Amino acid sequence: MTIRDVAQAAGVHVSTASRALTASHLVKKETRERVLAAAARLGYRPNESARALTTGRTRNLGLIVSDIANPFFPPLIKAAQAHARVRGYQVFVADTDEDVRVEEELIQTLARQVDGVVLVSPRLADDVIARLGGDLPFVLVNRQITGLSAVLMDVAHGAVRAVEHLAGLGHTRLALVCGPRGSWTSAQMRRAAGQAAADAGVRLDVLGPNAPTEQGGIAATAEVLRTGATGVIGYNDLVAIGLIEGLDEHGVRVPDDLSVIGVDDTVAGRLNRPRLTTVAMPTAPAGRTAVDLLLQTLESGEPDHATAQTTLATSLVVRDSTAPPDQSRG
Amino acid sequence: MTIRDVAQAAGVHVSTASRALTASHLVKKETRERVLAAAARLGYRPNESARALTTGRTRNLGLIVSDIANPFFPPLIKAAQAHARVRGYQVFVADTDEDVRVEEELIQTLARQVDGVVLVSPRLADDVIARLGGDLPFVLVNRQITGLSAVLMDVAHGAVRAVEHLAGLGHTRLALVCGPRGSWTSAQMRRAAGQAAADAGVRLDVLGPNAPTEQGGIAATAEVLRTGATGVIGYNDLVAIGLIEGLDEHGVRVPDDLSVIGVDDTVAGRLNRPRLTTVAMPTAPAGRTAVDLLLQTLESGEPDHATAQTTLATSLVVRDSTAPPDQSRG
DNA sequence: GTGAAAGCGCTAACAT
DNA sequence: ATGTTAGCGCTTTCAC
Repeated sequence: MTIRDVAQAAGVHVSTASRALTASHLVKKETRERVLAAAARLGYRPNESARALTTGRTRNLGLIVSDIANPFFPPLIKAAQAHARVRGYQVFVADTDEDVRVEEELIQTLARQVDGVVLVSPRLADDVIARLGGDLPFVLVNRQITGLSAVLMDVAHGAVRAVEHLAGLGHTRLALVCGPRGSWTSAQMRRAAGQAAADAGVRLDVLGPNAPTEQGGIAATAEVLRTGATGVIGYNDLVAIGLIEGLDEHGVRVPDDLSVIGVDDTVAGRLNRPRLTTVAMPTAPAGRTAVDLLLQTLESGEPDHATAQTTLATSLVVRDSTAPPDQSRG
Repeated sequence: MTIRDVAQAAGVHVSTASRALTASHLVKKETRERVLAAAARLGYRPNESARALTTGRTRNLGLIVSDIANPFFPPLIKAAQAHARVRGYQVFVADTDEDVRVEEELIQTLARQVDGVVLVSPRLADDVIARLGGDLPFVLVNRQITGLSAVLMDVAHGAVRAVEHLAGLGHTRLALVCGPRGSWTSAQMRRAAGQAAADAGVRLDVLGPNAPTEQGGIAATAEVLRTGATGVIGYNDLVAIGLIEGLDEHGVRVPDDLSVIGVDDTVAGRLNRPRLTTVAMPTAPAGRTAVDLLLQTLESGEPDHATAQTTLATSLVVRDSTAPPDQSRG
């Protein structure tokens, strides 16, 4: 079932059929309709490989994430993939498992099969990305590299709101449990939270780096307790949940003895007991926006100099893991 | 950077370069090494579109799931994708959003760009799948259709273990909250749990169908209470968690007043409080096995008659949502 | 507005 | 064991 069959059925030449199919208005309306009808009747589907070979465009996108199983990603993947599909693109989803070597190899392989890639990976070194970005349109998520487009989430503002929330409840000694070294999100939080704490006149101890997982949170518990903080902000929901678990083992109750805030607003946080107060990250919108930016770059035809940055708002979702400090303890 | 350049650099003809690259032993060892060296030096990556056009094989796989954001899927996706990549395949991940129309259209589109698809979708009608399966190698997960390969999880055994666990604890009136109509998993559970209940001499009320979500669980709560059951098995972790939530609103405590068991063993269940007793589904192994089955079918060259079924074991993970029945209530 | 023909990069007969 | 050639299905000049 090739374009040949369609052309024959419609009584036109292949090239005419091709034109009719590729939305060219270079073909008389009546002819186009005849071709389209024939294609529909025969159930014709273009061979994307052949199309890619001539045009040099695959209509495929790559989406590279560090860990599909981290609940931060599924909504982003889901949204990106749905958005791309509506626009006629399929997406390869690849998981680097936080392994930088895998990642670089992966990008190289993918490079020939996609028109662009959305990269949500905190670990790969800037210069590697920059080099790779020379060959292929990239859109970064939650990461900034000069010359590359990016979708950013305003986690700085989220961190400020988190500090303000805790300070407003009466906490005067806070702790921030940072994420992995080199994480843009972590750096943003650190800076913004530090400033907000200074503004509010409360103390903030910055702890880390830590693994962005429940284990990371558990591991950080002892250190948090050592600071004497009564309010703590975790790098993400998983870390916050780990913290709550770790605290529980030390007999410290949340939120009665200590308040905990996460970041991301994942299912995990919603299901946790106590339900987690968290900075909601717009993961689904970020997925859509990243795809938009990428397609915009691709379709503008000027891949090299069409750098765009979009920042998406975050918001604080107050649930049950935060409360005023226990007066009896201070 | 084409195979031409590589051939030229190695001082051989294109076809020789091609042979050397495609692992043919049809080329003298020394020549092959020269070609490989040249390819490596030039950073050559084959154009997969061109390759696909000539061979008719894309080295792409499709993975169609009903909802990426359902915590059941990410581990399966992650495993499938990693496994495929090691074997030289990329995977398109597509989410049907539980929409049958989307799904069929999607498969049609994907059909031309992949060598086979792994389908994890409870909803699409058997005959549609069977028709589609005629054109393209399919591997089903948790679903059986004559003539198609499948990876099954032994949820029947899991259901038996769940019933036995509750009966062993002393419960005599159980309820099973089923999943969506037409779900293979749900049917398996229903049959096996019914048998196990009869064997154990306990009563089992079967409820449903229900949405496979937290909401579905919440919605089923009243009906569960009406049965007078003291032990209930949910279709999956999400439903079980919804049940616990719904029960909490009715002032019924888990596990003190009522025991709840889920199915899947997702993060959600692990993070829930009380931590959920659940039937662990081997999602990651299933992803790998599905890919293996698919590649096996592809590489055996006999796509039509190479039907294989693999059943993976499940196990009961006992945590905090189950306990002996409250003696004061019966 | 439509037909003719070239060619994208690669593999697979077919030669030798 | 290697070179030669045709052609996969499609788009895109180039003619007319």
